[in-house]
Amino acid sequence: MRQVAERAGVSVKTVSRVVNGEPSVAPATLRRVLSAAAALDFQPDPHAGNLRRSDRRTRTLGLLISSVDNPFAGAIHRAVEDAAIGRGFAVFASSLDDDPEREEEAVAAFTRRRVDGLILTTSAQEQSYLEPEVRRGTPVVFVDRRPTGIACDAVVSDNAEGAAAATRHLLAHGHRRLAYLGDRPAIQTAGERRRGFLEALGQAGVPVGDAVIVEDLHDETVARKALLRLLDGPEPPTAVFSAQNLITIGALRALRERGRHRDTALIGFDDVALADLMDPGVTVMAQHPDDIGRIAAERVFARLDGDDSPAQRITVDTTLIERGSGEIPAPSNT
Amino acid sequence: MRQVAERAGVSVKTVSRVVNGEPSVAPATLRRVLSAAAALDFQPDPHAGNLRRSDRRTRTLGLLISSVDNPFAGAIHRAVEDAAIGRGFAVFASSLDDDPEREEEAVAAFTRRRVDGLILTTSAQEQSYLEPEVRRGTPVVFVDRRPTGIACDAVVSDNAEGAAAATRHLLAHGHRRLAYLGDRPAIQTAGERRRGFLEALGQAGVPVGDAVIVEDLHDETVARKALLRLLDGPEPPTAVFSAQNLITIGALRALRERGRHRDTALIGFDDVALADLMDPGVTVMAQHPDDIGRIAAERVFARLDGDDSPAQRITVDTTLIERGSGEIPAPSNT
DNA sequence: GCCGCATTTGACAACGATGTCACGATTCGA
DNA sequence: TCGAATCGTGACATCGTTGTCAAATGCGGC
Repeated sequence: MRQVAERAGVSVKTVSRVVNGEPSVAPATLRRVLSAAAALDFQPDPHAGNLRRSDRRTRTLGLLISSVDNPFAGAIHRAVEDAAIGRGFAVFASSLDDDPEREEEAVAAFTRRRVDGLILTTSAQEQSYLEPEVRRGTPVVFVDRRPTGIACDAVVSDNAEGAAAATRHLLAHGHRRLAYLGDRPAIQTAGERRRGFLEALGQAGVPVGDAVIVEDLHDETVARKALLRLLDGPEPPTAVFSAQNLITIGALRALRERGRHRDTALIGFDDVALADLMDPGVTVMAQHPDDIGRIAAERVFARLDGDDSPAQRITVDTTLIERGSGEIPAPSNT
Repeated sequence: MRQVAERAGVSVKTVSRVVNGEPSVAPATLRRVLSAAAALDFQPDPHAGNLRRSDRRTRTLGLLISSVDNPFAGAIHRAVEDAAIGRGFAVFASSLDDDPEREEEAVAAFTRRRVDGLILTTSAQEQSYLEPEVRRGTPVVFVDRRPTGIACDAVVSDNAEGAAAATRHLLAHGHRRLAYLGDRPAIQTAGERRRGFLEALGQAGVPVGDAVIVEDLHDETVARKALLRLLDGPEPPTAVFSAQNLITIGALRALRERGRHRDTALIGFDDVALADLMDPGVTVMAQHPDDIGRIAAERVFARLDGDDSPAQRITVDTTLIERGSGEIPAPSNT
């Protein structure tokens, strides 16, 4: 900046004025400064500016998700990015792999860089470690999972109701021997989905004993094996509710291996790529990660704009997408 | 920092020493400073430090890809992130949607933020706009597409050879009436894949006239319609080479709609999610985005560590994954 | 011709940190 | 016992920018 000032024969302050588009600069000076800046391809350092400036904003958001290499998280990321760009914000993303330790590290890495806001899918049991940062005034918005031990905005799917609706759908097609394949129950969303499943059974008057509940399935392989075991058992389920993405894929593999994919109903929670090209198409209870991301970004910006209302919890509905596998009727000979 | 210094009864410089782990600090002082820092939950501002520090590094990388919501780009992103974390770097990501204007804006947004390195999938015709940044010493590494008009490292798939190998695979299964479904030929990778396709035909002595080439297919719907037209035509192809992800999906849809998915061979360039669960499984020439991302990150860090050898072009091989659709033989009655 | 006012400009301190250097207090060897 | 080397510490300038305030300039009105 000093070089620009010298080249244009003005003071650094005047250059600063030009760069920031302040009004009281004579047209002739303006031109001189601009051409000098162009000649040196000068780019102002926003960090140095922020140091002195009053608002002290970095125009940067931190996004913490399961993994950037994951369709659900990717959709959230994209929605956040779209909202951020319009405001001149850049987005830092970090993958957590559902590892609470990694979560704290990643948050620290971002707060050190002075992000203006944080959007995160937490996997920690509780998030009081964020307390200092929140007190400092950084807006924090949780996506997909609600916070514990700290009052922050959260944008989540309606997991319980979505799971219940999926279950009712299976019941409506005559199924009684349902299998629920779920993730680790400690994961908040997993717990809620199981609750929805059980509530739907209860409301329909189906004894819980008729259903099989298998949990702790955190990847595709484990899910596949679990369902294979059920299919090979004495009373295989006539319908399967897979409560998560990877579990759905594992279930698909298992059904196919046993050639049961045309007579066993399946509904997955969360949409799966190319589900419509399978045979039969895979019925899912789809979430709306793009809406979740968009709304989360809106909350962050609202907070940055001074909204200091109490922490909100925003629920995004899920949508049943019928593609065939969920509409397979129960065998009539039961 | 001044507050910490006062609380501990030392000078700011001593606090700085503690924070940076410099050796010459008395244990007693160290403790006092640490406890004062903890009490105020002090976090040093890295930007202020960089202002004064000699190396002037922000420990930040900029990644510019087609979209964060895209499996190929997501895998690259993840690989870059994994490499970055180990070095204490954070990653800014930005989606370009193959829009050259957006590309320049996004690059500017990152260079203003003083990223230490850039990794990008360019969609501009040429990248001389990066010249000033490169001169400033920022390492730039291209992924997936080679640069034009500027000398920078590039990590790309072997598009021509991959396409040729895929084509040879189809020819080896007896096909002669091949269809090539490609993206806009202006896109570098698309051009190379077409070249590979044609070369393979030539080497096999198959007259080019036997093949149908349809291009400008930049999304799923257009690709689907294009293939439907071919299938409904007088001499439908017996094998299809779809030169890109979305085109493969469009092709799958078209084949399925006409019930030709069991007798028309298909090989896609670039892997597709759940391709193995289709019926038949989708044979693809898979790229290795994780390798591409990892190598690109390694190049950036090597440059940052002082490697000033000439710009390299690194080619990552593609891998044929046979899943069924590519092994469908040509009808024998031909 | 003088005064007041608006316009344009620059000097200076400050933001939060670190590099340099110098100072006083120890420790050590001769 | 003394000088030299070592250790721990702080004063100060500095990084690149902006906020504050005052100075210089030009203009119109009396």
